[in-house]
Amino acid sequence: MNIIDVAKEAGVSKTTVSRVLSNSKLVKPETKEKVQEVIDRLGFVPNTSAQKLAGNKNYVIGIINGSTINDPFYGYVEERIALECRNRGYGVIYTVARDKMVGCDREISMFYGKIDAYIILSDECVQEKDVEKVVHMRMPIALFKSKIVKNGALSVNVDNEQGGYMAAKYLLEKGHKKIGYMHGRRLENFDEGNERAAGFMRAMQDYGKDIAVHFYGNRKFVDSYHLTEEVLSSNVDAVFCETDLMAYGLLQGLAEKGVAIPERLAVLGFDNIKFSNYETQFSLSTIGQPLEEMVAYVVESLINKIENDQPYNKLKLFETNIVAGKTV
Amino acid sequence: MNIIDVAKEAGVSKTTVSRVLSNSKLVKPETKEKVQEVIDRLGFVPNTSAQKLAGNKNYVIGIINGSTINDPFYGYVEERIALECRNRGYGVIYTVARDKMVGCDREISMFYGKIDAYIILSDECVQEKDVEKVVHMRMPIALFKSKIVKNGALSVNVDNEQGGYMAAKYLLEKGHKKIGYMHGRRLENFDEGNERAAGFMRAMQDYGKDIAVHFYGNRKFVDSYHLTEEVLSSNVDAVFCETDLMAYGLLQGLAEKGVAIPERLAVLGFDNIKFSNYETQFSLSTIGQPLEEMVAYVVESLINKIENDQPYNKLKLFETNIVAGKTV
DNA sequence: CTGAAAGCGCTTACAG
DNA sequence: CTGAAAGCGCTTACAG
Repeated sequence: MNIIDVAKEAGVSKTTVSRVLSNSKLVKPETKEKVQEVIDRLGFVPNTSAQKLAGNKNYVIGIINGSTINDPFYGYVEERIALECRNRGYGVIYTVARDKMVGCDREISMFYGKIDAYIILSDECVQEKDVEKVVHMRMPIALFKSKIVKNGALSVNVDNEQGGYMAAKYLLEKGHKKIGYMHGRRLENFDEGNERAAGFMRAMQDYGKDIAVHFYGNRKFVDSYHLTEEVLSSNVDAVFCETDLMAYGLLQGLAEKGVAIPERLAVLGFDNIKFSNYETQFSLSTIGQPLEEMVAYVVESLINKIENDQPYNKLKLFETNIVAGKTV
Repeated sequence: MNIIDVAKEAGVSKTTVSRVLSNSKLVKPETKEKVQEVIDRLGFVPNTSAQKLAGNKNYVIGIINGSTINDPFYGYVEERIALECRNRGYGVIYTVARDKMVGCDREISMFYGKIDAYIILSDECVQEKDVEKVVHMRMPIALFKSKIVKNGALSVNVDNEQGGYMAAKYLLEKGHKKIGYMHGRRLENFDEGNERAAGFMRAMQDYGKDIAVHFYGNRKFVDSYHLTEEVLSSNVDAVFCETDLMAYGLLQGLAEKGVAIPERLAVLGFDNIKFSNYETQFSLSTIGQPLEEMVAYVVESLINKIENDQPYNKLKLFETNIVAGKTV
């Protein structure tokens, strides 16, 4: 069934049916009502492919997720994006990048023609050539938390270096002396972590201090959990973890050993995620990112581009903030 | 840029370009090579909307998720669907149902024309009228773990009643005497749980026993966590929880109180999910569902329908199995 | 307010 | 092996 069937049944032209579909005011109320009745009666659903091909907008934004589908951080980001889009009359479709090593070329192609703009989450799956391709296709694209910055694309990120600085400063001002640093990298690289580390070091230097001990996790809950012994025996009085997930792993280990937090050991994270019930259990002190603002900025920029061809920024950095919990 | 630009640049017709795109053998190798070179050089990406409109298949399956995006159970199911689809040359796009109360009408419409088949996960967002609509649109549709069974749709589910029976039998044969039952329903209905309960009761009757105490959680981790005291003071020696998530909440509470498991209290779950690090921490005994098989069945059935118009079943039930962990 | 016509970017019989 | 032509189901200037 197509728009012509509806037109015939309603005794109007397909132009009129199309107008009813798009809620145009160029239709007499009675006509509109009659056509709508036929649409409902026949259960007509317009073909989005045809609409997209004929018109310009589809009111759909496509999200390519580089991390796993169950990542708590990006899961929250996705929810926020969906929310912002809905508020503006846009739908959202997702896909997960299949083979991160080769970028997300396949996913970009799969989406082309189905959506009005791309959002690519994280750095895990996107390569420069992918971004160039989308720009070349003249499609709006936003990179969320990627280190790639390119003409024609909007990159939105948090100032990790500044966040790292903030973390060290906070621990120092709370009077901690022997400060440990838990890195996320080990098996794989972790650029965001490296930036956080750079800021952390800079603050330590500004205060004439040094990192007491370096620990190396792997950005997984269990890996930092298994570092509990190592941390305890090192005798540091505070640990900064490059991600909350690592902080929770460590906290879990410390809790099982009955360690007093933050008296015996303070733990500071980075991300401000909700993770299972952990966030209620521990009330982690952490470096927060204004995710809601960041997401709102991305969605607004893309829609302005889609609807008014208004250019967006090349790079927008957001500042972090201290989330004072009970672990520092 | 479109297929005509490519055709001109390569000095062939657009028919030939189209053939190269679809890897047709009706193209002389040299021609093919020449065209491919132009495609690569110009960075041409075919418009999926136009392809879908002109041809028939898009090699994309759309998934509508009724649960939250971070649900561990459906997250795993989605991953498996993506995997199976890829193995067969299909891509996958997701969307999350926005307003569960009204079904997923909007999401169905958004996907129409973009995909070759629908998969709807869980019962939370789908209503009979939604399924009827898709059937009426003559699109293949599979319902994964929904109670809805309708002509034209494939429903794949696990035999919850039989699983409940299996659960009770297992606890009884392990010698437990005072058996508690933790229901998932409280604030909202939970059909799957009710089926599990029916099977559980049937087994108890067959063995001439009765449920000692009923507990009422709410299918959330924290809710069963808060029931810990109540369970302990009731003096049951085993508890069956309608979902693993509830079982983990209870286990977390029991662990914090240092309760010996399964000696003092046995805990049996249902679902066999991976949940954060809990599954490594506790090694839960549970009733498993053959998810991999179920997913493979769904994907295969849909693709057979898409490609060969081969009809699929109306309902396919899978049997559960005991996953012997260390908590019973 | 309404409709005939052109066009969006492809694919696929059909003819060669 | 190659291409001209029709058609997929819509939308939107244009003319009335």
